[in-house]
Amino acid sequence: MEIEKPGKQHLHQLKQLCNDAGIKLTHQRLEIFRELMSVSDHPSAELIHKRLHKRLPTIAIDTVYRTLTTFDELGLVKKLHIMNERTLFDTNVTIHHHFICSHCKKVTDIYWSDLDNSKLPEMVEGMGKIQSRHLEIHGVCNDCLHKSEE
Amino acid sequence: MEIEKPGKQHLHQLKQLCNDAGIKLTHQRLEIFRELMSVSDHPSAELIHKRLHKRLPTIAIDTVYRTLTTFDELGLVKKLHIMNERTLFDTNVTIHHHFICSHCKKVTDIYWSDLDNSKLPEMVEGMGKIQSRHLEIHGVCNDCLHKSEE
DNA sequence: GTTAATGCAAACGGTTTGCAGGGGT
DNA sequence: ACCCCTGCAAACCGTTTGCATTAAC
Repeated sequence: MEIEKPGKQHLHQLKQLCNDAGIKLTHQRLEIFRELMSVSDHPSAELIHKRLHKRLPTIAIDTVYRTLTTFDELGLVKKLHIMNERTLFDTNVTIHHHFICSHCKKVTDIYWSDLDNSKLPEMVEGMGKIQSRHLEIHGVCNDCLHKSEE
Repeated sequence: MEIEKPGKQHLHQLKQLCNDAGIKLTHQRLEIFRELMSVSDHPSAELIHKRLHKRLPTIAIDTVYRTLTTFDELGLVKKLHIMNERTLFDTNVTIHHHFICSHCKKVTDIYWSDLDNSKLPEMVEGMGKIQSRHLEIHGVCNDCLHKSEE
């Protein structure tokens, strides 16, 4: 079953966003945006760079980092800092959680509105002003389970 | 209200643990263990090193890293990889979650057994073999809220 | 005495930064 | 034409590793 990914942005929206934010719509930003919107996983900056390099042989890794940080600030992507791994970028900016395979490190989106809406324990409510909650489920994904059976 | 930290280990238990694991009980390991057990927060390797340096001026940062990794493998501490921050070590190895202040980065333990025991959505159960779940609550802690009021 | 652990220094990998030159507005 | 953005290179920072020395068993 394919999960419909909410919040997909389209190319013409980028121009609007850049205009509103007062930043330039450069060739690189456009291509990084296109690349982001075409992937369904949680790519690293390095992976984005590697893929783009085929089309844009001169693009530099630091431009990718800078652009992804810009996009993060614009709310186009969300930086993910999972476990010991490198920073990943999530193009899904709606509320959701993550299943992380401890074997192949694949990250899968999880929707659990009951958790999002459930009342936090008193103790937590009293700790301060809550902004967000994020659940990480760790386990071994089906792919890896089947591979280890072979 | 002070939360009683479960799983506090005592010095004589370390000797036992090292024996069982077949590793040597060195001066450095003992001191790092003592330091860990004396703190109530989530220290980084660098902080542990800085504090120990007063007592043991020759201790090296890489020894601290190596020892903490060893302790992690022994189950004495748990490595925490939160947000963009450096690796932290949690001396509380019982099931719990974390509140992270987005301002001062302080990490506070949370107990929420309802979450630990609640049934995961079907979708998640079908993703693979679940090993653990960890909730991060992000927000601004009371200390920082009060400071910003001043 | 044997072996593993330490300290030192250098490498590592992902990410960030200073700068001069190039491209978007 | 102006200034932002890019590419290049080098710095950065937390962490890891190779190696000779030291200390636990």
